[in-house]
Amino acid sequence: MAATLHDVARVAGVSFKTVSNVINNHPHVRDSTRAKVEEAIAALGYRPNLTARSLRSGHTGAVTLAVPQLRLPYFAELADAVIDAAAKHGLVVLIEQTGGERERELEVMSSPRLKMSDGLIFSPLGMGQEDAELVKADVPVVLLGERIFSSGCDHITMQNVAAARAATEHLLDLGRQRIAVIGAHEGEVIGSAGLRMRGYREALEARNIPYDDAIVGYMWSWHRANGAAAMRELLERGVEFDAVFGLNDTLAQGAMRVLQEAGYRVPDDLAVIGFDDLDETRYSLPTLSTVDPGRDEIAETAIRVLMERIKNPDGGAPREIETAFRVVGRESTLGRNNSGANEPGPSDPNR
Amino acid sequence: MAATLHDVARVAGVSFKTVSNVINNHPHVRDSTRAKVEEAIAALGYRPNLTARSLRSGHTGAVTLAVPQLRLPYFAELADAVIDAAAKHGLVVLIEQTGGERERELEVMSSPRLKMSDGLIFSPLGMGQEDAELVKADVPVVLLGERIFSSGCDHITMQNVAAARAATEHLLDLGRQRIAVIGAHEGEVIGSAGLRMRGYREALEARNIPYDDAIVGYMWSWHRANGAAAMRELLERGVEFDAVFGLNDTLAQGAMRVLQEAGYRVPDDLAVIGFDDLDETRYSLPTLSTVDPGRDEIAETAIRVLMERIKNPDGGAPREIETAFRVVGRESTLGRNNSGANEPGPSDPNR
DNA sequence: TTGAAAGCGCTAACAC
DNA sequence: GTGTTAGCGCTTTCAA
Repeated sequence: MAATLHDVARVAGVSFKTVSNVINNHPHVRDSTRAKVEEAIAALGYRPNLTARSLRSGHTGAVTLAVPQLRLPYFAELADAVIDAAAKHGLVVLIEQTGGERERELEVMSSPRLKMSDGLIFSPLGMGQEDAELVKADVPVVLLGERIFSSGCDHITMQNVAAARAATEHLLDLGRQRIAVIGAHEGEVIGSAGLRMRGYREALEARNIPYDDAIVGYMWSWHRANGAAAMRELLERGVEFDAVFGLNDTLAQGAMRVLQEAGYRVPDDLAVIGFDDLDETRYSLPTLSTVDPGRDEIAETAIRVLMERIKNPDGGAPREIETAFRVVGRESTLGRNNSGANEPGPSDPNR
Repeated sequence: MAATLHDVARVAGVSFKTVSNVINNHPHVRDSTRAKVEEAIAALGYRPNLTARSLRSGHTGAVTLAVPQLRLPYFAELADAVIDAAAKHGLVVLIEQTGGERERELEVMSSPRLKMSDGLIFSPLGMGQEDAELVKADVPVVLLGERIFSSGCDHITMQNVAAARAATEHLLDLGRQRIAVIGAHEGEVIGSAGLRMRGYREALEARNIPYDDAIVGYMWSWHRANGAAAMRELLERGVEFDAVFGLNDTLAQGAMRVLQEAGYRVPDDLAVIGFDDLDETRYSLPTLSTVDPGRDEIAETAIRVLMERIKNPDGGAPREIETAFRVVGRESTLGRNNSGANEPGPSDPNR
């Protein structure tokens, strides 16, 4: 069995409270005593029992991150960033997968397991605005994404409208006039698709280019295969366009694949831009232009806000925070020579 | 403050032990008592404090998964599978990222945080065979991958040699004779690269095809960019080959990109196969043939073995388990028409 | 500067 | 069937 404070105290010949003081860096410990205790700690290989500490102190040093699925690259990269941000503050991250299903999302918030952590970073997909009041748990919650606003929790979002507008303007600036969209959701107003569509329309309006529903590919779900299918359908309908805005990178890549199979050159015949700045967009052929919606900032902000809220649960009104974005021009809009082909990539260990 | 057992007991008018019995489904509780208690639980919104339960029972219901980085698709998919497998057994998963750095890998095993979980599933990358004796922690460890063998821990691996041999045979069966390799590690014998190279060589030997080091692309790290660079170098050297085996999918995709940029048709001019069966291989152009090394089985086996070891730490000698693999033929070897283009994909929620 | 004692919320002997 | 009691290992008053 592992050594306890008492064992250390016995070996060091002091009371176990003194050992506790040493461990917690209390100021009033004589140096000689401290040395004795540290020697005993080393000798016994003592490690504090975090469970006991948690019970006593009321916090665990862990946060829960709930996402749909890690195999979706966006969430994998988000989780990566959250774990790193948490580690900087000495927190560990417990990950729950909801599959994007409303039931499981609700379950995460009400599960007793949540109390193994001090707070929840919650990225719902199945729940919607109508569930805003159900976003609460026994621990502070920081909400991510565009499914739910005004939930009463702190909320971090991308600037979906402005970023989508900027992506559209990137294409317009390159002289493209007929920009097809892949991934719209019928009738959606908020939500990632709805907001990004609004940005798209704003960009058109600002340049007096009419909106044409005929070059908008609708779908129920941003599944990879749907991007390809929608692109294929637009081609078959014979509508004309000179660029494609995929409402996320995965859709854009699916669309790009279809265009290339059909014999179009990207970007010469058709320019393509995505949204998310997934790692893999740097490695497609051609590399995919996209929008970096500020994922690292989302992660860092989420951790920071959550920690503040944990420390001070009644610390003022819920915050609504939007992160900075950035259009990333690559080969799929700029062509082989003008793109930032040598931009630094993320570090990539050996596997 | 949240309700405790005592609060429930008071409201229900019973002793708090009775409440405990109800919660833990002890058999000897009168139905009427049980009903009263359950009513009180509902009324107070009581949720058991898992921290206290952990302290008392000595286990937490969590396991730690340590991987290099979640933004590497292989590890994202592994983590996804591990979380799902753990959830089936009511366990939650705490994820640590090591960056593939030896120091941080060692730190994960000695960190007191590890004791917030009951066991560790450990996928090292920086540590090597020489560190075999350092693989130990305060909790049971299940080791993953090919960096370290005979560590004294349970160990789950792919059949790297056999799977790589099968991938090579897939190309040979299609009539390819000069198979280039991308991703070899100079002098490595064990480790993913070394073992897969052995499988490659075994396949050649079995057909009396001479091994030719001139068509092997060496690199220090399986970084995405390195696959492309190695491919480019082979092309520039002017050596002849009719197929490429990327020792993982990422390398294969990088190589494929370079081949296409250089004007080769895949698979007509050059067939390409990878290793790992990442989701994204289904969506590249052309779709990438690869080997499914049994990732889901790895995850499920790791959880099962770990649970057994947690329950019974002295339960016999450490196990060495190899998972089943499967060659997945797609367009990059079979061409557009013969490939399993409509194989079912993983589910993919709306984002 | 150090020690004694209480108790975080729960489980598990054991008595009744 | 139900209640009493004693800790799990730690932090935190408070007293010495």
